[in-house]
Amino acid sequence: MTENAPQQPTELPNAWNPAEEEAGLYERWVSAGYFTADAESDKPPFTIVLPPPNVTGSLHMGHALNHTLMDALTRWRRMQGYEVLWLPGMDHAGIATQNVVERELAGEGLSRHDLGRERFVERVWDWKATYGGKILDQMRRLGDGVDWSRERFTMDENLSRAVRAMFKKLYDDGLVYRAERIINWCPRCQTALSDIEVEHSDDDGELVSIRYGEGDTAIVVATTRAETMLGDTAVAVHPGDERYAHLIGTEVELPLTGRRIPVVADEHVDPEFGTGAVKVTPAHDPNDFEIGRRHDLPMLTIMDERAAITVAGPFEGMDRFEARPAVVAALREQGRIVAEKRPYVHAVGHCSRCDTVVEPRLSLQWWVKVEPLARAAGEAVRDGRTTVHPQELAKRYFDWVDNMHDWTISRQLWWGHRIPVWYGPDGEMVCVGPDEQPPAGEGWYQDPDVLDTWFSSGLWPFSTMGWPERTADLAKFYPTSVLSTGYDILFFWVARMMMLGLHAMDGVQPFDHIYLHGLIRDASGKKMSKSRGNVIDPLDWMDRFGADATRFTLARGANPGTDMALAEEWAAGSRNFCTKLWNATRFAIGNGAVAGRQLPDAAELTEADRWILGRLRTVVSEVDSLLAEFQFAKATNVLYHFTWDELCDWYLELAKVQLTEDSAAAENTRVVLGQALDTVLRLLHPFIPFITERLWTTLTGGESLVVAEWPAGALALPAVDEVADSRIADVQKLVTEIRRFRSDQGLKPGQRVATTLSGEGFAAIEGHEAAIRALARLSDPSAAFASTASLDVALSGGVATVEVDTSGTIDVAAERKRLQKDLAAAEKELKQTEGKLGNQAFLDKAPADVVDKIRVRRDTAAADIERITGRLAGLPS
RNA sequence: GGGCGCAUAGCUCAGCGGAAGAGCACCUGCCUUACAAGCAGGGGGUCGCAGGUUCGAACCCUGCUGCGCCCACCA
Repeated sequence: MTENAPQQPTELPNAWNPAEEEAGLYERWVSAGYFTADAESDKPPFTIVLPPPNVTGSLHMGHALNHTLMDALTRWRRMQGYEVLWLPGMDHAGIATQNVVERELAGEGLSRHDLGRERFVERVWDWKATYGGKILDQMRRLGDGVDWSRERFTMDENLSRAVRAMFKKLYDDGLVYRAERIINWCPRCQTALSDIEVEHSDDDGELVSIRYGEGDTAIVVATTRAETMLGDTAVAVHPGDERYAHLIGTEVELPLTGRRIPVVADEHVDPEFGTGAVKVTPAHDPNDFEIGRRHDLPMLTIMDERAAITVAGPFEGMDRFEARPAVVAALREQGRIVAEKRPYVHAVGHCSRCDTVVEPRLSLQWWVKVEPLARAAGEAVRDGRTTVHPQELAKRYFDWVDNMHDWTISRQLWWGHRIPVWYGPDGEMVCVGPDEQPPAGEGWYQDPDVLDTWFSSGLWPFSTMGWPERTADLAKFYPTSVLSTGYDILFFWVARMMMLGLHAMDGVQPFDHIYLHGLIRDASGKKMSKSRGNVIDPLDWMDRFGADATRFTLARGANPGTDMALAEEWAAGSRNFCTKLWNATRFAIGNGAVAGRQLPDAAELTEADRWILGRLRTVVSEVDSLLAEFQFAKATNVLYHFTWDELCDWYLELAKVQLTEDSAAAENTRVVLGQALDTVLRLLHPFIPFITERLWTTLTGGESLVVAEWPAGALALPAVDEVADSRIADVQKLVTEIRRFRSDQGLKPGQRVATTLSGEGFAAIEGHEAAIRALARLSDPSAAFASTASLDVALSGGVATVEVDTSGTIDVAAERKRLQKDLAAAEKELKQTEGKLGNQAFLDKAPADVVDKIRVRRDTAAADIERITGRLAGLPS
């Protein structure tokens, strides 16, 4: 070896150690202020508000995924020259947090009522100070480039002001109102729930048929909730149902109660279902409530807030599920059960927080009148002010906003934003804005309820920027650029932000793009859950594989709107990729690669140089357009394969040869190598920020990749050189074919084999002979070959012929097998292509370029057959 | 009860009108002077089933089957 031989790397440790380096790198970024946005900047803004995790939450894979994607977007845009604001914060998570603290209290034998409202709320704040926000520290480990100087909490004073201002605005606009209606009530949480906080599941129930009345006027109804009959105030039948026509307007006796209730006619009743007669419990069933309203029926509440029976008598105080069989038994005793109970599967609502069966309950609550808000929210997407990615999910969004019912926003909780309405002694009602004094004096009191958590998080894109004040942040950073979140909270949160944002901000949409990612599943596609025991903890992955590998794995799986299966092997693969990048850079630095140097003129570069630089240029534009479409999986896939398959497997190997050539060529190679790695590190930085930062600062001596320019602007890459591309493709094909031949022949990879190269195809790439010989491990022929095996490879310039001195070691059987396989493939190809070309209809209708391609394929196949046949005939028997 | 989506290599998924792809797993040979967390080579798929449109279908249409998801105030 000469003095020009590649040298050992010196400047980087042998291996990347994430555990040792990540935290330090992150703190350096933060203290340098790279993530702090400047509202006075002249740069175009790029804004993302972080979906605020619950204060009770800790980082799970879903967060890790979403954070990785947002971090990639913000880092990419920052490098492109945008003024980036990524605003972090947390949600106070009303019911969830209150439940956690109540559970803690229960451990001390206390309930929130023992403490009283004020002390309980203090206790929640204490809890937050001690345990809350664990997730924020975990975000640092992931590398989230958020602006910590703008961290927010939905219960902050400023955000609370925004909540009061929004409520007041809606109140004044007639879009919030107070009304007594049937709501979903959770008897365990003891609060009202909105429709989306209720999850329906098919539960087993029993349908019993009960006879009301006697003799001629008897009428049979069926129910799965027998206990509610205590609150019946009518029986309804269809107006056209002849079976019951004579009963309409009469009264029947309601068993067990001594009450008589009317039979009413209502269109709602389906005469085909059951007996065609329905018991009507207006205070405990939404349908019945409507019937009750239409017929002016009394609304009889028979359960308290814990769902215990309040009707005086034998059932009083019983829980609804105790009362159910008790009522049936009592009815049976009276001979009222006409058909035995039978199993019946029906949809039952459950509290999404605690899974308790929801009890429909007549109750006085605050509501948002959603129709005008939802219409605006639909409009903004329909007219393209906001676009949804992937587009298919926009349909779901429309289904929702077009059919939304009014939104119950009051919650009978203590932890949250209290409704800013005061009631006076004479029934007055005053909504108090953030800058107004509540009415004082005897008999005035504030509404005890708090607002649904999603009300305050619905203001997140602008409340965090200082609304209702007209702040510099709002002016600069609103509307936000992208909202990234899982499709599962499209309705909970996204639709609400759209409605409230458009209303508060005079029709300006809260975000330009909504990106919806899929849910994380385990390796076999099952939902991760604690009970299944298949949960993967992102912190565990970060400990074992590093934050970069964890992020890269998530990004590689992120196809828009599609769920992602995760397994440990994927993370290991990403870790391996990081190692590959590390070693490649170490090699380059060790061999004197220099970054940032002016590239020599294209004419002075080798074809390999021009090829890799051209490829780099293509990769930059591919990554740019894929990221613009939120195609994270495809963007990372492009980078993965480019880095590994092209840069490392081919260019680095070709560069090794160039580095041993004369000093001018070697020097050029160092520049190109430096340029290539510099570029690829920049491209990878949004996804794997830590390792790229470490490598890039060492390679280039630059300050930080976080604030480095994106390659498209920073680095001059020459135009794609098609001749160089085609020649390098030939080199690759020839080398691969020779390797295949060697492998078939059982030649050891390290064993140099004397070989001559010739032929028209080879002549066109003769300049690459040294590289071909190095990569295929060939040596020059020293003397006449004792025996030879030959190989023909079809290249763009014709056939290249390889004569290998096998010194008698050629394995004739293996060679015959290989040739026969090739022959079969060529014959199949010939048959296929000739079939097509013999088809007149095809020739008439197919585009010319397609036909030409097939002609070439046919000719190549024919030539191959001839050549291979000759080789086979020439083999010793 | 409505609506949507998916069925492609052993697994997880790309491809969505003109020669079946990737990662992991598997087989063979290698510690070849960046990397064994690696290198080189290889096997493996009538693209769920049945029809249709087309010169040509994994890709478009229809039906079927099997999964999954969302929405839902029929007792």
